[in-house]
Amino acid sequence: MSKKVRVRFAPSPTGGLHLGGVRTVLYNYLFAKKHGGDFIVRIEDTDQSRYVSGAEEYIFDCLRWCGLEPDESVQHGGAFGPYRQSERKPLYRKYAEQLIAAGHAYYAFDTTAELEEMREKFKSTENPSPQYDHHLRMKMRNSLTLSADETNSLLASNTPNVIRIKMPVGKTVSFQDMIRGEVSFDTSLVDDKVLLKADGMPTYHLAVVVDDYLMKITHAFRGEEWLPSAPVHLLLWQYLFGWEEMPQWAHFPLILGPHGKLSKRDGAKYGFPVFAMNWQDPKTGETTAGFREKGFLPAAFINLLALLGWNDGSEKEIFSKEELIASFDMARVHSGGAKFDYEKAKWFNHEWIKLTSASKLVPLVSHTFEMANLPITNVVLLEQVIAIVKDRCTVVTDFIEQGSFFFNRPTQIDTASILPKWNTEKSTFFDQLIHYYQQANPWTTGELEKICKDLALTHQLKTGELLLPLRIMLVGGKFGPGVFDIACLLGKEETLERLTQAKRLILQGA
RNA sequence: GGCCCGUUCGUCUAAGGGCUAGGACACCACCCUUUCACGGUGGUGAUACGGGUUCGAAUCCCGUACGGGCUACCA
Repeated sequence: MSKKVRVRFAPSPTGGLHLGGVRTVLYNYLFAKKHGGDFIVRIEDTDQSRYVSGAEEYIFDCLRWCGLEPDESVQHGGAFGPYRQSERKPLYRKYAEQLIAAGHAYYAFDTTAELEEMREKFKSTENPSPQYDHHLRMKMRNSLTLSADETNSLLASNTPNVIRIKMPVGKTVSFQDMIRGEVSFDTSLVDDKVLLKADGMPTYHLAVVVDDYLMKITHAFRGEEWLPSAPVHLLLWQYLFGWEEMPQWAHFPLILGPHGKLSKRDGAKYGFPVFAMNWQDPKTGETTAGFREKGFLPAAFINLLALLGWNDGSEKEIFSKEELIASFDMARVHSGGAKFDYEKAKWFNHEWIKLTSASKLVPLVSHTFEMANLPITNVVLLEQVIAIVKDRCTVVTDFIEQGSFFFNRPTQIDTASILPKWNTEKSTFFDQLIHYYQQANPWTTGELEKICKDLALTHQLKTGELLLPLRIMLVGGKFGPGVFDIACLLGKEETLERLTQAKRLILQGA
């Protein structure tokens, strides 16, 4: 029996959670649930200079909205805590020192200024960004170039220092990526990454390996941007815990914007959301739009993300979360980056709105109306309205344009579209229509249609020419579902009231 | 610059040696509907290029080009 599957999503709480992040969560979640495993969220907050208040809370709110609840996390508890790296700080040093003892790492005392100086000094056209690597480490101030006494006295006097990994020269490290197959690197070309910072906090490189080990992570999934630092992690695993303990890796393709890696900048520029939910930067006060507020359904959001880089091999595109869990397969995740297409994203949402029953949509739509300062008291009517307009709503906010006239009389009547073809015949027709509608019984779509069409016949008028004015009188403009459906839902009193008022308005204009 | 990853319609993708290169979004046309949608039918549109391997290549190999990522005491 193999080990229980344990995967983790490890965000740093520095701002909004974007598409790529959510998709990483999703693939982790799907993989875990598919294999009966656990999904862990670990907060990687080792860089206190980038701390953003509220970001951590926000991330969990996003996951909750998406329906991707962790099994273990800061908020959910678990046996492998703490789940915030800043709270695990005392854990890391011993591993770094263990590496030094084994000759795989060393102390470095170079100041920021000295590092900058080095980069300036060795910068050239052929090498625009010099690395702290085996070529240069012997020219720097570290425990490799200093005598043991010098090193010890520097340490004893609390001279600021970091611990760097000593990358071996001329070795090839490789691993099997679940998506890409074998990937290999020449260790000579990788720099001596900092493992433990001067403030005693680990960098990502050390922390990810130590915590994945301590938290018994079996599969480590992350974005492709991490691939270049994989050799560091591989070596760390080998030195600290052994290859056998190492999780299986998969690096997801990037989600691209029109130019490169999708950024919130792209969203602002091209008018589509990039974050899961609205995010307001506490420092600048700037708000970045989220899918939730744009009117996306969580089910649609997850669905469209899942299909951005994965498919089940069939032509099926609409998947519920349960279906995704059942059919997800890491090996079928694409290796190439995917450009985000907002039009297709909207299509997914439209499909999900059509698929979701009116009753299930009531709370969401009701809340949307509330947000727009159009509170709804008649939920029975709301459900009926949703039922007849949802096919023409792409995002939830569309319900406002498509449905608000049921609850509030239109303030504007597009008489301009009626007047050019208005005449006395039509005028008397509508007078009589109002009269017959007064006596209509039952007040049903079918009955209303029959009355109208019969009357048109006796007046020798074409129904087509009457339906548009009728619609405009009821809704204010040229939109909405079937006119008789509208009249039916509006009810007799309201319908007659609108007709009478609109009629008066038309006569004034005529 | 170096390293790594990638490359099928505009976009997301299917086809893991045999083909009329399939589907979806978007777009266009028609039908339905005498609002707009929904729905239906059809259409435009792709294997980056050059070499191999093979009876046969989108599929395997090499090179080139292009795209992307990384190159911090950030993740």
